[in-house]
Amino acid sequence: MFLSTSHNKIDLKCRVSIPAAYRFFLEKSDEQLILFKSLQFKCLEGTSFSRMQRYINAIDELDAMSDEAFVLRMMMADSFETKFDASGRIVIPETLMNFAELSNKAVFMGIGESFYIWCPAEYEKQYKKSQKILEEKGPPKLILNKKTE
Amino acid sequence: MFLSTSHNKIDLKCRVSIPAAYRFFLEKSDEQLILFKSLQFKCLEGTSFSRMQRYINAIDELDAMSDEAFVLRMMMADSFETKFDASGRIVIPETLMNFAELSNKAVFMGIGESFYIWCPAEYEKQYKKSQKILEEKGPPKLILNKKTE
DNA sequence: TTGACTCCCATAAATTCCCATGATATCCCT
DNA sequence: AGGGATATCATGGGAATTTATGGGAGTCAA
Repeated sequence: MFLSTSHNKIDLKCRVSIPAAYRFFLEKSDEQLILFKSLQFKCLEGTSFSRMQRYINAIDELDAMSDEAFVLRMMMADSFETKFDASGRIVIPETLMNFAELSNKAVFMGIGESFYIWCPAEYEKQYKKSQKILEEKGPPKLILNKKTE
Repeated sequence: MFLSTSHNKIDLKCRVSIPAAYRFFLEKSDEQLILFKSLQFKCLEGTSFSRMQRYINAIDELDAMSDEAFVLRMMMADSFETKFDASGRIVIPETLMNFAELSNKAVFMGIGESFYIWCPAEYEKQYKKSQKILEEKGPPKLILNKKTE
């Protein structure tokens, strides 16, 4: 499970340390790491190989000629299988660096089954947005209806 | 179950003892402890890993673009899996220390499936508030045998 | 040979582990 | 029931490990 947020540095070789907790999760479940462009945000998304597989399977369930299937296939094509070096770093491919407007700092944001990589400015923006929604709408119903079984 | 209240000290390394009763509950059910920012109050919330997992699963069932899913993902990002050391202490990450305005004292407040960690001042404030409501409105009517549909 | 990429080693800072102690609570024996 | 012995809890501090990060040597392809 990917949880927690951390701010790591990207060096001149586009290397960045994957937070140790994320690494353990991947290693423990013996999974490869997949990186791809987020479909919703200007950030990268990282996930396990097997979860990516589930996306792929989902495409097959769609109408093969639909726009949705088309977009999803494009996303697949832009995804990279990466592995970390001895000290736990990956190299972010140039296309992805550009897409997420990354330069020398990366914010890792764990959201359960996957995680996001943001440039700090964009992260701040999204974080503030979530705070604002929380203020205006209150906590999600899910939280309030805690099943106490 | 997490019950009862206790006041513990936070040391310079941001370590704090988890009340023994809470530890037993977690150990007995062989659960990891998750800490996160409360969505309702200026305090931290602690709960079991499997309970957090339920929230994560719930995200996949929501509309991925919805505000609810967005806020929940932020909550994940602000969650940390922690484990206690040989003497039953955890380390509170810096972001969480700041969020709950904790410095050198923590109030643990068990509320069943989870527990809160307050800074003493905020705890006092909320406690007084609850007493006032109780005075004005009288005790709440509880429905104990709720149908779980 | 040059540039891009991959290993490998070095290090400072942060984190975790380990042992020590005082206080409190629990037990047990008379 | 008293009182001492024993266990448990909360806390402090230092040693050892891990993490994140920088830089260089080796490798491969054009």
